[in-house]
Amino acid sequence: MNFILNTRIKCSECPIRHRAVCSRCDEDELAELEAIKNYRTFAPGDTILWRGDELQYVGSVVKGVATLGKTLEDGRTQMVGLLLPSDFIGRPGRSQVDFDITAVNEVTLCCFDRAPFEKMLHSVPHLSQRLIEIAMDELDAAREWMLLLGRKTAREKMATFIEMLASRQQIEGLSELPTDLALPLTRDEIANFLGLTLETVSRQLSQLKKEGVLEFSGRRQFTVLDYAALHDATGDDSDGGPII
Amino acid sequence: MNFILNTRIKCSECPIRHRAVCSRCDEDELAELEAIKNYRTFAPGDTILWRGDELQYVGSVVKGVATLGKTLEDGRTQMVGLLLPSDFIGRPGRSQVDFDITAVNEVTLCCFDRAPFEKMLHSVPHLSQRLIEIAMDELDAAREWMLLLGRKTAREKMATFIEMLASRQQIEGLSELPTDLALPLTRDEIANFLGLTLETVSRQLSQLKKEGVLEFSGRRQFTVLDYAALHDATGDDSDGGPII
DNA sequence: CGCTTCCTTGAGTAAATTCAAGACTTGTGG
DNA sequence: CCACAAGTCTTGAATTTACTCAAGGAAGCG
Repeated sequence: MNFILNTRIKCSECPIRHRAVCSRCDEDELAELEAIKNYRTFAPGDTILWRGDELQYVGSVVKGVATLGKTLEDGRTQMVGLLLPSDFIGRPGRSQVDFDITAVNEVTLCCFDRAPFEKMLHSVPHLSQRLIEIAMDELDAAREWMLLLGRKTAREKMATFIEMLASRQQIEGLSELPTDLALPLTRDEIANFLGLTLETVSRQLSQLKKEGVLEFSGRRQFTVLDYAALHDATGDDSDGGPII
Repeated sequence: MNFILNTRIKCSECPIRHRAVCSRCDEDELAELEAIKNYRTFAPGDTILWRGDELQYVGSVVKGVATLGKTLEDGRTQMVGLLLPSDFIGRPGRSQVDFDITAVNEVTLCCFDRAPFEKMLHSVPHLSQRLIEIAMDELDAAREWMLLLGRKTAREKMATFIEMLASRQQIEGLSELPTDLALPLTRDEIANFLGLTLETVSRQLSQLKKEGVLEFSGRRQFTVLDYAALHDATGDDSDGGPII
């Protein structure tokens, strides 16, 4: 169940102001966007969009985590994207999406009606330039993920995932990686992300714990004791940048 | 060894005129592009760009096939993209690529110097609009490929690959799928594409041959005898669209 | 407290990989 | 024209990895 909120955060005070599709827009352009925007919220587990649904709006994740998932005929599923705050939903020039979008947490979207947004995309270069960047970033992330899915072992997949989590939860502008981390997903969802089964994910986490690389303070809360060992386990080059 | 050609096909007579990044441009805009373009050719096996290379130009594939490849520390590789005529190389706003680009065939590129192209991207909406579409199409293809790499069996991967080949070699505008097909890649390259080993690729092809789904007239030339059986082997929905 | 959901661990199995040997193709030089 | 070499491909046997099936434990919530 989702509903449209009446509260309208002013764009200038929006938490994703500097990273979302609108980040390059000036005052006038923001005002124009403000006129066509709506907030929508979704409860944990809700499907935000089903594959093939008519796309009424496009928008940005303001709060929460959502996943993009694909399904085979017999029910096997693969997560093909993770949407975090400032990530963009929707595809100008196409009215459907080819995957299911599901809320993991409580998710808040900042939505723009599709037709007026596409019109603005044609007239406002600041918008289209930023959208190109966003799409290219996602493409880089998807390709990095293809390497993981196609060639990495279960251990390497798990280590890469944790390293990615760490760099995502890193405080903006800080060079230090965080030591205390939260797993935003269940074992089953992680498995879905990594192209593994939940049992394999559990075994790999236990192994990293046994080796003293990680320490768990709860099932979804842990500490990275040895970042060097973690990186060694990823299979990436020593200079390899963070993923997604 | 690559070299710059002096021959300049006029944009209006270019074979990829209607699909490349310039496809929306009008006469004036084409003239502007024409002024900053160059053709480059590469021999089979040549590396067009190494990971981390400074990107002097962006451009489109005019002729031939190239691959995007990523490598792990110990040498395992995964192909993360296939570039066919009209596909775009390069990333506005970034001066490096994060993968190796290799020519499979003899490849001809239509290259634009990076700085003036990026300037045009800001001033010519027809260019940025088309680039958004291209990036989004590639993103869809990458996500379809993630499903394949993460969840499909060797047999399903092989069948999906052949089905993709067929739809790619389909004559424009014709509804019939071609029966005679050419494999543009070696077994090793296919394995690299599908996240398998070359032996597994060979075994799967032999199996499909034994079942009467395919018939080989040479090692790289074959006929699809049974498209329905081929599709059943892909694991996709019956209505599932073609990939890439 | 009892239910459900999530997670862990073990044992057996299946799939694809690795290792190995040999066959077919293609091109080159004698 | 044939011999040979290099590259490519096929097939078999043994091995490894992750999966499936199964049972039980821990955490969260009414």
